[in-house]
Amino acid sequence: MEKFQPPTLEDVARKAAVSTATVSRCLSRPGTVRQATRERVMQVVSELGYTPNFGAQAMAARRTNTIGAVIPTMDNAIFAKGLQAFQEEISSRGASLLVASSSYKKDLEEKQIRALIARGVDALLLIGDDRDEEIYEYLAKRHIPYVLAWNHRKAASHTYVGFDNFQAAYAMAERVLQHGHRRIAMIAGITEGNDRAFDRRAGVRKALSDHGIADADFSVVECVYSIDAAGDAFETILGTGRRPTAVICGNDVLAAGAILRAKAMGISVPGGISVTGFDDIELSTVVDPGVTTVHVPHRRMGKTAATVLFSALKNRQPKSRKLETHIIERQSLAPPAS
Amino acid sequence: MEKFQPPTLEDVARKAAVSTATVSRCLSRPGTVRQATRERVMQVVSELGYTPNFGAQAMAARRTNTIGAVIPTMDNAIFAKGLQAFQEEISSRGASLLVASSSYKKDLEEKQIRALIARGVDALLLIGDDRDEEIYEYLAKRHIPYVLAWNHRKAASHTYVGFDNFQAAYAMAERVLQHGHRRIAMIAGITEGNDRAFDRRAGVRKALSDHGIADADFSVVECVYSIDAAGDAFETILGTGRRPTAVICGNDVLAAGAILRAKAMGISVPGGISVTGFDDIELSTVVDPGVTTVHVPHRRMGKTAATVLFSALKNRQPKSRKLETHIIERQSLAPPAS
DNA sequence: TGGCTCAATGTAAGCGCTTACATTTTCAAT
DNA sequence: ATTGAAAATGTAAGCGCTTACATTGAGCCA
Repeated sequence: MEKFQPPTLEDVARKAAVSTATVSRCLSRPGTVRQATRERVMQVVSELGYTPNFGAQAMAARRTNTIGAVIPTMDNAIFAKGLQAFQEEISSRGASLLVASSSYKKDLEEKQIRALIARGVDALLLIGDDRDEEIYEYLAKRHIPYVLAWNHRKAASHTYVGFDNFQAAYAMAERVLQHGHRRIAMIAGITEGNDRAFDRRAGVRKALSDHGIADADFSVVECVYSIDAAGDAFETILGTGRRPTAVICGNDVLAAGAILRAKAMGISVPGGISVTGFDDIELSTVVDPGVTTVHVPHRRMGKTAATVLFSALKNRQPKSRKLETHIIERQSLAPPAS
Repeated sequence: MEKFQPPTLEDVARKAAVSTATVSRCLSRPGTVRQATRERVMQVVSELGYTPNFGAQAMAARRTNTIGAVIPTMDNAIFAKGLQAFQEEISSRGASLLVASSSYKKDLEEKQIRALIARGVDALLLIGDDRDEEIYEYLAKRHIPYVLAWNHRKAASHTYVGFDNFQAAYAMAERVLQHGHRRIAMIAGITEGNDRAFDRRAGVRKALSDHGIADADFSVVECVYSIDAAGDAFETILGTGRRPTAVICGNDVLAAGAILRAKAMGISVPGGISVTGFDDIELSTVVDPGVTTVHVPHRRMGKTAATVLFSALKNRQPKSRKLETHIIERQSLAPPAS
């Protein structure tokens, strides 16, 4: 059998006895075609199961009406949620979304960015700002508008739509101190290549030193965002020097891992040790005890990012938006046993 | 300022003083170009920040080397996991993945399928088989290979890569009966348009009737996959007629919701009531008590789906693959208080 | 040196669409 | 009927790439 060829505009035109221009118009601006003609054409379109070729369309029209996003992973609820809102906003404006994930790898991220641009996306959503300068230059050279989400730094050179991870982590550390803790550990995410994790760790560190906690009374372990890894990190911490009375975690997944392991080791939370999280995902309400954490407006962030991107597309100079976070107290943080 | 134009193959060719064919070859089969030429070309490519236009490429080469997937939502760990494995397998074979989500809406799913095909995907991954016949006809007409994942039914007309939801649910219900329960309720997912949810409910129903449980001793409530909704469903169940001693849930999220609400209502699990889940996602190990659930090999399913799709692309007749599941006992299921 | 082969490069024909512009049709007003 | 403007449709030039085929160049042998 001969290789199958999908029907083309021309096939439709021929069968409907009109020109390709008319068929094209039927599909994109039906109002400009007489009803009788239009009905005949649409009939043929559905008979043939015709679907326009996106590549050809994009090339001829010189725009795609699609926006790209590169996120570290689908496997973290925070991105899933924010992206969902982002996508809803995009769709409501008649555009579509192309998503790629980088697995937290810089080189993969760069590849994905290029791939999305090759596919013709009109604008980009990226997470955080920790990437090679070269990439920003490339984006500038191609005149692709972009926004950086999930973080907010003062740098005037980028458009951020996010929250201040440093400040939020600082606040959480102060809260822990207020509860009376003086020996504190942190399970942080991998900070290399991740400005959010980096800023969270920096915020905690700064808060503790501002409040006179000695270096010896603060230790940090980095680990990947998984329950098991966090459990192992928790054990590592307990096995080193004097036991801290509180463990500040870089996100809720890490906090859940710490709590689970603590319980498995027979240490009660918060009785034996306090634990805090970050992000306020559903998980933090599911573990027992509930995790005291930082609430982040993920959905609002996604929606706002879309708004900003669209205004950038309309040539308005995009400007950063800083969103506020706040601490949600649940049961995992309490004063240390005296 | 004049509208910016991305550099084209021709721009590169001109600047490097070669023909477009040579540039194209440099990029796709570097081996066929003399080293000196190649280096000069690559130099220009990076100077100009050139990235090939995907649409043009696809059109000229008449293939895209990309595979599409339409999943109900990113917001459920089971799809995130399976898709991750799917994507890894795809990448390792040098192709790429385009994902779209349908929010469990039939019409949206159809739209997404068409959009992916318009974008030129060579093959498709779809979830389950409950969709209009018309869509399958369209796929056939366009000669697009596809596999249906996350379920496995005997129908010879489709290629499935999944597990038997009916059978697994049947087994779980039997397990509940073995523990001595005789008054049972089910919190099921929305079965309309969702064959997995439908089969799970059917499996449970069949098992109970096979074992002589009266209709009056079995009730079902459907609800969306969210912790809160499941909690509400749980309350509804408790408020109706005689309290069941066990609640079989359509998935782990529902089970977590039920357990949380039970505890909030002062009912202990499994002391006061037993709860079971389905899927074996991380969540089921995080709640307290851990959820007795059906383990599903999500990653293997994703990987297998990719394998089957590739073999279909090579003209081999694809054949269904049935994966096995098994029950994981944790603490949420125990004999009823006598 | 002539002739031959093979490697390297160039030429140019599309791929399936959109759209500016040209042409034809329609229809109201005379 | 005739006329003219507006509406409907057609014509055809690209959009940026790949690739079959043609051309050129280089190296080798007799």
